[in-house]
Amino acid sequence: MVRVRFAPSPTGYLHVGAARTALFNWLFARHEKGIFILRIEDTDIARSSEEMSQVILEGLQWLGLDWDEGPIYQSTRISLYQEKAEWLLAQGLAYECFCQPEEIEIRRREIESRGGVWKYDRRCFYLSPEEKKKMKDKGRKRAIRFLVPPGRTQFKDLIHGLISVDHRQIEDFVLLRSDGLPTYHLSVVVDDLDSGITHVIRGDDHISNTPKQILLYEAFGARPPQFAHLPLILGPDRKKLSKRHGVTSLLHYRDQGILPLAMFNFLAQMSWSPGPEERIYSIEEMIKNFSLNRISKNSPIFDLNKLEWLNSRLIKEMKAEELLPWLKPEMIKRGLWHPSLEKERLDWFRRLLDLNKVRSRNLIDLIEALRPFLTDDYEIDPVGYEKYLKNDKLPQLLPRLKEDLAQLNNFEASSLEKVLRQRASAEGVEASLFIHALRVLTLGRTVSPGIFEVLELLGKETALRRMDLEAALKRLPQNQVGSE
RNA sequence: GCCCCUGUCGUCUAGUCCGGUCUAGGACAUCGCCCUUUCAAGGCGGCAACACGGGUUCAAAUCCCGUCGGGGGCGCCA
Repeated sequence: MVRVRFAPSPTGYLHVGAARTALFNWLFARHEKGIFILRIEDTDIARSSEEMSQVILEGLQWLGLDWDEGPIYQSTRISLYQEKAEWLLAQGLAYECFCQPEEIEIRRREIESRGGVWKYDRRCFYLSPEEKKKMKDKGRKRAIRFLVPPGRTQFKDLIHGLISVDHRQIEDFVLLRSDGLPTYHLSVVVDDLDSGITHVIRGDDHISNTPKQILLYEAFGARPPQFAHLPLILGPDRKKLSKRHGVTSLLHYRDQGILPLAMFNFLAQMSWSPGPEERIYSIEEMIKNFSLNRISKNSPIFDLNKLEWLNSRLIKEMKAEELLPWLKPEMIKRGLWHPSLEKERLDWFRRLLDLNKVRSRNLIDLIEALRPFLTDDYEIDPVGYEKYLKNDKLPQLLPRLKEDLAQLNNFEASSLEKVLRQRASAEGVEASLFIHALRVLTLGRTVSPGIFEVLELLGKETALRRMDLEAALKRLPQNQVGSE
């Protein structure tokens, strides 16, 4: 039975790179019908917080990654790690170290200034019992270091193949800090062993940690799990994706109107391709097609544009009914929601959505495109005003068109178009003069679905009322009015 | 500096394991055209890559060696 885990440390928000690691673990578990475990690595108490843990859970839930066991909090298991460290000490596989970090730092600098390569010098390993006692009597706190044996560690990475490291490259790393708290290497091995983890799937940045951890498994007399190291997501400058490249928080993208399925596809399609077509794949398809050995070794570059394209494509494919639950909370927040939209006005709303969704890259854009249809509280784009409403003929011709439209009994797109074009040709002007002016007047924007559909959806009363150049002036953004 | 990983269009990738079907396919982006009342969408088309150098072979993007480039790690962080 496959057992995998996602083990974030709650020292910040959920990073998109971490989310991708979680996602691949989850896909693998679901594909193999195994168990996905969530573990919170909060042994660095100073930097961890319960609040951050919650944010991580929220992010996973948003993406649709559910866990079968946990969350296991490492902070509740400290005594177990201490026991294990003591056991290694008793077995002679680890030793006490009384060096202070500052002392080590001085020695390190000295060696490096002479062009050498620093590695912990194993000084405390050679301490006699008397010397150790003296240290303790002086009140020196001890850490426990692992005694790295000579040799070479090899392992077969499921993505990279054979990886081999000489132990001379590995220093006697600390297992238990002088304050009694475990380090990452200890707690991760103890917990993975305890949880029966069969596959460790994590970022490439852990490759160099793996031999240390394998050594620990061996010290405990256990067989190490299989390892799969995922290529790291890079920024546009090809450096590990971080804050300086822009926003890396997963939930930020939710707030920007990205749908979780689009994000899921985007993350999954970095270093992996679910199938031959470029499209949104369903979760089920991805679970079915998932395979670790089809993951690429290359580090992908985070491409926001691709994410938005996937999102726009998903929005376009979704039915109005499917979109509605995602739109509603944000619309409520913006005061654009009304219960009738999912009841008596549902058909109308559906048409409105169908016309607008095709030109939206995210939910927020879509909602803002809906605004002038839902409220009179909208502004007129000053650029559109300058470009389309300042025509000299408009003050004279617009009332005539308005009069024509007022005569219409069926305020429908086809009739509206006919009437407008007739008036334009009667006045000897291009129909586009009216079209552009009406778009800016009725919606405040220069971009929209076809104007005749827009007018129909707006309804006769609203559409005619907005055909007013004087009133339009008042809709310009405040700071623009004064500068005229 | 040392160690490890990695190298196909600007980007994500297919192909690499099991050499020939690859004059290297798709998609995003970009450019042009069509459609058109705007913007999208859609349709059509263009630009654009096997890092380089040696081998092996009848044949190499695919196998081997080297060079160069990129990344990551070298904490009493995780």
